[in-house]
Amino acid sequence: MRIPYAELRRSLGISDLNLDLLRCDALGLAPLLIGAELLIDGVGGIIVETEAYLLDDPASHSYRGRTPANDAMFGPPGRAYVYRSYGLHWCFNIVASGCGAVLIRALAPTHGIDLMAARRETSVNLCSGPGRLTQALAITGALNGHRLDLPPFSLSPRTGDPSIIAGPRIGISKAVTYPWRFGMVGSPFLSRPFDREADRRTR
DNA sequence: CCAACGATTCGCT
DNA sequence: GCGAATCGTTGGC
Repeated sequence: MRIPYAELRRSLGISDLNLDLLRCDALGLAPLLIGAELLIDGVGGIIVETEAYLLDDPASHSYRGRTPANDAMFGPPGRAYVYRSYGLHWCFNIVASGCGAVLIRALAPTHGIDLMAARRETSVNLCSGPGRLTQALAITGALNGHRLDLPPFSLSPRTGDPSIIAGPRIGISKAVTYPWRFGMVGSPFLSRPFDREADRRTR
C-alpha cells in the first residue's frame, strides 16, 4: 500500500515548510517564507517581507566566521537568530542551511493586534520593519537559538501562491546590489516599497 | 584598550 | 530628508 508523501508528512506533523527549513539555504528559504504564518505565543501574522543573508556574503553576520554573538547562525537550521541592532532594537532571523539566515522584516498582522498595539504604544506600523516586528511580538535575545517548531513559536507554511517581488536589501553597506530582499506584491504592510515592478518574480 | 559602527526607528524640518 | 538615541561587537593600534 502506497501512502502519498504529502499525506505521510501531515500524519507525522511535518509540513513542507518544516522540511524546507532544514533543507534550503537562506536564498531559497527567503522567498518561500513569503505568505507563511509566524506567531509567538499566538501573536503575529503573515510574513510579507524577508531578506537572505548567506555565509559567503559580505553583508552577513556569519561572513567573518563564528563568534559567540552569531553562534546561532552556525547551528542547526530551523532555529531563531536574534541580535541587537543599533543598541536599541532586536532583529529576528530564521536560520537556514549553510550558516545563513533569513531576516524577517515585516508581517501583515492577524493575531493579537490589540496586544501588539499595546506593546508598540501605537496602532500604526505594528510589524512593518524588523525592529517594530520584534517589539510587537515581544521577541528578545532570550529567544536566540530557540527551535521554531516548538512553543512559543508557531511557523506554518503558506496556503496560497503569492506573487513575490525582489530587490536590494535595506540598511547595509556591503553587497548592496544583491537583490536578496523579497516581498509580497501589493502588500500594504511592507517596511518600504520595492522600486521596480520589473523586479517581480512569481513563484 | 579605545574608537567606530551598525541587517533601525522616531521625531522634526 | 536628517540627526539623535544607545550599546555590544568588531577592528585597529
